[in-house]
Amino acid sequence: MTESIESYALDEQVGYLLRLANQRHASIFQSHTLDGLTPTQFAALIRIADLGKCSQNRLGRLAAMDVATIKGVVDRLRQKGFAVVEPDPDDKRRTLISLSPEGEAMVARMKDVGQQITNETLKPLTAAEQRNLIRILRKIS
Amino acid sequence: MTESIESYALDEQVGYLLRLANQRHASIFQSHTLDGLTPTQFAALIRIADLGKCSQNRLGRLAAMDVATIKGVVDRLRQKGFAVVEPDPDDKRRTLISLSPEGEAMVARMKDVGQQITNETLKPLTAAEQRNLIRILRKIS
DNA sequence: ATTCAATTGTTCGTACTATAATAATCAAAG
DNA sequence: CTTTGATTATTATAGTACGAACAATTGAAT
Repeated sequence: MTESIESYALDEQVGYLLRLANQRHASIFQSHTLDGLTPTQFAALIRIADLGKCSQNRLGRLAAMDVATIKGVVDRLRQKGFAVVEPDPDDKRRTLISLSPEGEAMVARMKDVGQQITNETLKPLTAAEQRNLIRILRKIS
Repeated sequence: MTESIESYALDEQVGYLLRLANQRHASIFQSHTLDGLTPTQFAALIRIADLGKCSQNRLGRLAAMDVATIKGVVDRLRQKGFAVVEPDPDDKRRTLISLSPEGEAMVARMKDVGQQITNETLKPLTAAEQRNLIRILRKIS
């Protein structure tokens, strides 16, 4: 009863643990991916595939990325030849983003790899724990 | 049975959900902290308080930060007046890091705030889910 | 038709993250 | 005592992330 006031267990704080879990996942991701595609770029790519042609800001919102962040991500996807950019004829403010054929091929390949990455990340857990983690993370996201 | 091949639910992948959870936590952290202290800086500060005077690389290892990352973090903590840096007389390669009096005061204040941040981050969860999340995150970290 | 508010995309500044390369130092083994 | 191998810290490069400020454009209200 004398140590409770001063004690603060960093290793049991959600924030710290989320950072560690992210680190581990990023490292697993990197060991599986080709063309140096990052988790963020992959998420954006999947979203474009699901949404079809859409504006940059809308893509950012639906991929949970800041306007400044999505700009950089789209730039790199374009640079790597996975995304195509064109002005919206109906709204001069907008830039329309879509997948190139190489982007489509990459998405097809990455869906399998993505599943492997998820499996490897969750491997230390039982099946019940895996379901639980996903469910709980969705509640605090 | 026709859609299983092409479907890939980004919103159910651990990696994506971990990124979102991190975003939410960082935003909560930022709304509680003073002096612009970041979650990473806070973690480093707590570790220094627990370890006492120690080398920069050792601090980085125990706070789960890359050598390049911990350097930047220590630089900023020093700049803000929370950390003190001195050469190790016994090993000319090493730089010893310790807390300044202001750093000690900040740690004392932040332990309370840290608990509030954790509580708010976990608020959408039941008590059982909170315990579960921490336990599961520790298994995959 | 003009003003006003909102949206879109860009840029800047700051911070975190990791890898790779480098230089200085240390410890241990020959 | 010198070579070898490991450790420590620094730097460069690249990517993610966000807030803030900005200009251009749009749509709606007056």
